[in-house]
Amino acid sequence: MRRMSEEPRTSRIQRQVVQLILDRRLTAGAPLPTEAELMEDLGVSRNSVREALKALQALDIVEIRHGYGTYVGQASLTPLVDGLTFRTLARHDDDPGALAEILQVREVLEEGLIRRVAATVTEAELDRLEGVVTRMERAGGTGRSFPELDREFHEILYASLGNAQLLGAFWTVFRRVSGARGWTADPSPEITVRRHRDIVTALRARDVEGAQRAMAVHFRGIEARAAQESRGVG
Amino acid sequence: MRRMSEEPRTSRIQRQVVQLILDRRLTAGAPLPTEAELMEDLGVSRNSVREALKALQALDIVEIRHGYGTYVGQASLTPLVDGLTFRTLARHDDDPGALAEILQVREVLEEGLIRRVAATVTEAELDRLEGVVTRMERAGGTGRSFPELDREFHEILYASLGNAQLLGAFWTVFRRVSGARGWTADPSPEITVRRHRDIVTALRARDVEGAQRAMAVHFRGIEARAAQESRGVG
DNA sequence: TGTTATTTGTTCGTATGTATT
DNA sequence: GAATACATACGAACAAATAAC
Repeated sequence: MRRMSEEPRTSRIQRQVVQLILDRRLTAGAPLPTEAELMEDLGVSRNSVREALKALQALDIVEIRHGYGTYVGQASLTPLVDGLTFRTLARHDDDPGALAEILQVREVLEEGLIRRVAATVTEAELDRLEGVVTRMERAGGTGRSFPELDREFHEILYASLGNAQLLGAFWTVFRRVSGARGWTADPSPEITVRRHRDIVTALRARDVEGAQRAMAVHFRGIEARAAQESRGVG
Repeated sequence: MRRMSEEPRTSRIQRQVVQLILDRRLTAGAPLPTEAELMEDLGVSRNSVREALKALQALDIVEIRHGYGTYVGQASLTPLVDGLTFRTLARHDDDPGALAEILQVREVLEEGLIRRVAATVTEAELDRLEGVVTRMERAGGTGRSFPELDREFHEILYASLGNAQLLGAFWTVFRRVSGARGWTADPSPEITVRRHRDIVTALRARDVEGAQRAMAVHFRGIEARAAQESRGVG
């Protein structure tokens, strides 16, 4: 008699490789056994090993370098960004709710976290934020580097909390989806600059409520723009 | 002369399959071309097709059914859970900050979203929440189904906002990591039941501030427990 | 500089397991 | 049960990239 529905070989190999990383306490960048070694150690063919490694590479759990070797990956949030972007895009254009959900998460996260930031932000960080706003002002009409500066602002803001990467991931998803639909989130450069400056001003005054309110206002602007676009009003 | 650093074949195939799904507006569960068809259409070998499909399967963008066919995946948040769990676990046990970050995100999200829930929650939903709390009370000491009930509570709470899946993902990551380190987040069954009942009571009274405060108190308890455990105090 | 060894990338052929009809 | 269509898995070979000598 034969067992039915055994675990697929590729899945098993995936688990074994992950367990190997955890057991040996390997950190990002550490070398992994070569494909040939994994074949021998796990008693499977090269194709099975490769399929498992490809799957883990997609999750950024391993990193494969052609002609060099396989290494522990950075476990970055790239798969999260790719997955959420596809998920949002695949819900079709007639569903504006999908994009609104991403924005809602960003909004709630940033409005909540800025209260903690206000309590711990240093003068040096405030100066860096001020610098970004100034560069925004200079960039002005040339929309080229504007989104990058916006991202930089939000990254500096939450760097001290350790959650900056996660915030950045949601930022990227929102931008990619809106970009794929042919529009950008900024209402107008002048207003966007002003909103960001208001946030820095409130933070400098250690005004927790004011900072949260300024962030809320900033997001109201983005929301309005998104609602406008999703109605097909170019 | 030869072009240097062309895009790896597997990556190209991945993009092409994703584009195919988007272009044809295929939804979850729709059948994809068979491996043989993809080989022909894209002009590559079976192994390359399989490696690309395995990578997309890891992202839940496609679903492969042995002996049956390949289908568009659910684009669920499973990869997010796997990735974040590995990411948190791989930062080693001596770094309590990694787990604290996950908890911080949950806390900020739930405390922010419950304000919106309070404004829109229906009587029927409140009754369902009440029912979960009652079942918690009955489960009492038997810690068996307790975590499941907790999860169910939080899922019902945010179901109307459409972000329940994302919240559930963070819930699962937190639980898996704490589980892998041999402890559970509940301070004591009685207190946990009480905290949840307080939330329902505040919601029923349409008390936005009270609901947020009750949620905050709930998370303070979890935080305290996590801090205790990460110090090695069993 | 160029040569060589190592490692991953890609392909083919073949056999086997699985689900549907 | 049989036939068919499909995914799963193995082995061998050659191509391409990288590092080190």
